[in-house]
Amino acid sequence: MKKSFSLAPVSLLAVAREAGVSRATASLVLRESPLVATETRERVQEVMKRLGYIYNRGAANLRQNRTHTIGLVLPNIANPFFSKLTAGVDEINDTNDVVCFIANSNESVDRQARQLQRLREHNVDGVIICPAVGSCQTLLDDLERLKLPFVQALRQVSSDESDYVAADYATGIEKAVTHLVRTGRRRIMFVGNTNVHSAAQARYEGFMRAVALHHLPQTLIVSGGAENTYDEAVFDTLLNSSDPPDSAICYNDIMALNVINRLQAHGIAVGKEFAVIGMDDLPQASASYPALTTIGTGPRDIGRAAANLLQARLENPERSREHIILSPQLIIRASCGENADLG
Amino acid sequence: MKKSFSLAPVSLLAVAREAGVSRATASLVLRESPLVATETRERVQEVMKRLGYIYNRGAANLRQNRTHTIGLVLPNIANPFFSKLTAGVDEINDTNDVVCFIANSNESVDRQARQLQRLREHNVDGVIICPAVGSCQTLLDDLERLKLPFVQALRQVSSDESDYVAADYATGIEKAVTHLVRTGRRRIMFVGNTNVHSAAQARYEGFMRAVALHHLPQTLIVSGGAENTYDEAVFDTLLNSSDPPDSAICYNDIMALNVINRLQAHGIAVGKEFAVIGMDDLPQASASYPALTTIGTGPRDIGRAAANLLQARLENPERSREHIILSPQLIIRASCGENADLG
DNA sequence: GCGGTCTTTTAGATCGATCTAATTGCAGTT
DNA sequence: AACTGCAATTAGATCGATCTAAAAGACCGC
Repeated sequence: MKKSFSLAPVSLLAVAREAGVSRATASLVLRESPLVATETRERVQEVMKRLGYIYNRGAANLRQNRTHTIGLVLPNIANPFFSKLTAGVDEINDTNDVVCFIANSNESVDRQARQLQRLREHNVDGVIICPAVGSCQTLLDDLERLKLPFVQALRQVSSDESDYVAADYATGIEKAVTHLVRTGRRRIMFVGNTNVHSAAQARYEGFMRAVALHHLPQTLIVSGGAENTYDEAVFDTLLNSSDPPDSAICYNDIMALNVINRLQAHGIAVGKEFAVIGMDDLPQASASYPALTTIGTGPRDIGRAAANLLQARLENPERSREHIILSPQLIIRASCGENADLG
Repeated sequence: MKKSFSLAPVSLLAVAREAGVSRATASLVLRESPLVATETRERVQEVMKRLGYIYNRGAANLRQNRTHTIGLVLPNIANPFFSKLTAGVDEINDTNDVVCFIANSNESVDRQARQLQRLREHNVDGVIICPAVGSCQTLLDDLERLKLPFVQALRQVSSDESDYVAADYATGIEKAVTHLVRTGRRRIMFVGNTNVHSAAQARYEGFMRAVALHHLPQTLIVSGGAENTYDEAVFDTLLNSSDPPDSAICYNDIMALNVINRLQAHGIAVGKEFAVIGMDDLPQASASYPALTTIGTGPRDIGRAAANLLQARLENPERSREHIILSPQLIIRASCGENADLG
């Protein structure tokens, strides 16, 4: 006993016919044009509701040149840091009536290129991208060729003239070193990557800046590898030397937690004999023991800023390029001896 | 004397003209139809490459009824658990040449409804949804009205006949209780939500099943609230009673870490006097001190399974509904006295 | 009744692909 | 020369909206 449901979805034409107006008028009603007489508008709206009309953006997109769609290309969407960024982007999108394609480059430039191509085919208005490790000028060329407006987030390929949002890693690291110095540390290590991408470079630069500022030893560097590993042989050698380090600044929280484990295996009391500071303020930083001092880089805010910046760019393609650099925040917890502050 | 650069992006028509064939033939080349002569195909492909042709799926979608697009609606995309699920979905999508809109319902049914409407307007082929707390039959009605094929993940609205992928929470909890009993625990608490949604219910049911199986006390329940809180007054009362609990199974890892903090504040040695088990195996579970025993629910696998199931449904709308229930895994760490196994 | 102004409505082209139903060309038969 | 069969190609309609340019209708003053 089925009711006479039309199998085909209701189009604007169907609405127009039912309401006794033309497609054009119905379209004007959709877009709330003041041209339409009140009486007509209400009649059409009533019909839309009654027939269960659903706006087909795909059709509209064909005619216009905006799809209200953006792409978000990240190196690792399973990483909580990036998912906070995603949440920030989504927040802004929701208020702008924009939806977001998510794509995982998995730190592979090939996959990244494929994802961009795919997004382009789906006619996204623009993309927010955190370039995969190994991205180079080719990425920018691709974006240019695809005529894709974009904002880089967190990392950037070359220091060229493009929109860019990130935390001020260098200053964050510098603040952290200064905090350690104030609490009496002098032999401070840097553990982690120094040049895989712009964000790594910035951290290293911040460290070296602080080293110069406070006249600290310059050789306490333990280089990092893929997947948050570091050179454990060098690490151990430094620890066993006659004048061992008394603290470490790590590339990120994951690495810092690994470092803490290794220190504990060496029988070193973290937070007293030895101070450790991470970066990112992941949830596991506060859950660890001892709780990890870290440099919070505000991924959610970065996401929000990137989404806003992309919208601004889309609204005015001629506006001048903008770099938004957010200040990170030092979050002091037990791993650097929170009570040892010497003023 | 302008060169014939078209500012407008290259369309299939432009390609066809340049190659001296019709739109139809060019279209056949695109879709690698065997109807086209080899010589023609190669010529057209060469022109596509030369002009930098980009396929416009939007236009194709208008004619066909698949967009190669799905929606993923989650209650909290910033949560690492859900972002692992997202990564699993993305993995499958990448191999299927499908892209994914991500939407955050933020545990709000209204926002969830708005997101679904928006996804529908963008003509997604289907959605994977983890219903927001408070979702009811209305959600299913909406999906029906929008004619959106869907797969529910992790939680389900009513135990109706729809595609569904989740972990077997009940069995997971039961396994955990059994492990505690084997290591000599008898007074086991359950801390957390018992009925906000199907996943909470399943956990509670698993607990009660184990309680019955091992003839354990039935009254050691501490109910949970929003945002991973729990009834601390009841918790303290139980701890201070004459016959206090000796272990706790918690709704999830976050709650378990909160519980551990509170136990430590009570001066209780977690992992010795008192065992704690969480659920989800978040990164912070292994980073905590003591490291948290937990029930791993494999979010990435759930994401993969959901994406595969949705594709199967789209390929054959008539196939019978399927429930995929994955087995969780007990990951034993220090918080439940890993060395105390009595066999 | 006629031109002018203003409001409201609409016909028809358009976006860029796909799909159907031919049509063309060519080889082989009769 | 006419016919059949097959491979390759194509004209034109179509999806569902938007946009332009023009038309229709109402109202006014003279």
